[in-house]
Amino acid sequence: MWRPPHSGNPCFQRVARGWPARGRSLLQAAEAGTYPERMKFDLIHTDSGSKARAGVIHTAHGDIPTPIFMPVGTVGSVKGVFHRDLKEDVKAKIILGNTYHLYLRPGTEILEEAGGLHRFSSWDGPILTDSGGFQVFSLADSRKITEEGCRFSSHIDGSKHLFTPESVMDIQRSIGADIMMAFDECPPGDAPRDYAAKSLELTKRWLGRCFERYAQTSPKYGYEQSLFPIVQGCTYPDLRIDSARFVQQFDADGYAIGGLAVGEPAPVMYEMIEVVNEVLPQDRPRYLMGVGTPENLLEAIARGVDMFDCVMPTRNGRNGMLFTSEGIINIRNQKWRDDFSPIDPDSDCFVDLTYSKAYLRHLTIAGEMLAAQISSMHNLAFYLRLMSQAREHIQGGTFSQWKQETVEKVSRRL
RNA sequence: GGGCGAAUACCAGAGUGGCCAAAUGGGGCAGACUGUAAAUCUGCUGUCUUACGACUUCGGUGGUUCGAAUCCAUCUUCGCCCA
Repeated sequence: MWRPPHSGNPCFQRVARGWPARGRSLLQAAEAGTYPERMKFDLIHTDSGSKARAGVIHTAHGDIPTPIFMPVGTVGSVKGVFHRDLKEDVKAKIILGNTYHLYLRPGTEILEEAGGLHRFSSWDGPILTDSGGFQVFSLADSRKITEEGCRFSSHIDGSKHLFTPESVMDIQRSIGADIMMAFDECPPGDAPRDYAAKSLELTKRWLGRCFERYAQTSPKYGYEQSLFPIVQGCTYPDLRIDSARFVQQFDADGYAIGGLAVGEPAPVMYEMIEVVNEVLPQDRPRYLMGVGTPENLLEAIARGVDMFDCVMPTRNGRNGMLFTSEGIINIRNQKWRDDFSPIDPDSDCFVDLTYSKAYLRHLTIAGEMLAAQISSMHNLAFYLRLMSQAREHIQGGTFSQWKQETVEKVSRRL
């Protein structure tokens, strides 16, 4: 007898059980005695030879070992990778969504009707949503920033919209992210000092409004949501320190460092991380937004960063760039044509155990979508493995030595 | 046997006296990508290692012309039509 193949999707259960379309309010949860607990960070070990840390973030949707890499799933999908594979092979613990993109499509109405992004997408692990601050930066052609917020035109249909700190909080409530990000302005890497300072002041005022709205509103789906502020200040150490001091006044569950890897040299980025992490609380996770290469990740971990996200493993993977334990591969290059060895011999990920470089090259050259899937999955698995190895070495007291060797190995071009 | 048409770079295919080393597409080769408007974008693709430049090319040969991928003659090959 035929059975519905999607019985695992909580959305379908909702229909069967007659879930309220808007989900449960926090008040209802409190009445039911299931008032959600606040996200918690356990710092397990700090490396003696560096600032590297190993810990665990406890969320309503599961525990996240740190350091961690978070695959980017902008519109509710990590491009080309099934959730099943993300969990079982990539071993992803938390994924990203994007407020700007999800707001434009499918829109908060649908997300609320579905019972939040977890149910809608059938991902039952933790989710972090970026606030759209980066889009304000990257879609700069079609927006205008004011004190109130940011007016912008949709990249999809040109329609006009307004994002404010308040509306961005509301949208992230509707999405139901475990971790919501403050609405910030992300200035370009080469921003002059006066612009950077002005922008930072605006971001600070916006942060106050974010927390105000955060306090005034409740989660919609019965579990607590955290709000992370974002440190800005471009490449000016004093602005970064000022920003870090400002954000740490808020009793947040974690703190993010934004506005880096936007064109400045890597050593400058590392210096900013060092400066900021001097100020940020030790007992909360630190999230370096949008970074980066495997080398960037290890250097940032050494400077006390716990969380990362980046499109690099997926986007560059789709475009034929593979990160492996032996170095960086452009799989389109002719030299892989008859190389029938595994993509990465050190990996136990399904795609690495199954496909050869030569076959993946063939698929990539042929424009087959399977190539993008294999490459994305491989790269993500590599990133997550790199993080769990870093964690082991932090706990084992061998991090610095291992980091040095590994950076050298994984950064070279094959 | 006769008639007509066509031959251009790896492939397809523009160009029909100088602005042509030769459009465009494909293929090939290489590069870029860091809180995703990206299964995308860029460059190169006759030879001389690079370039100002030089050299050799548009089926073969010979010619016309200051100058030919382009005009003429002839040969070769292919396609179509008539016997």
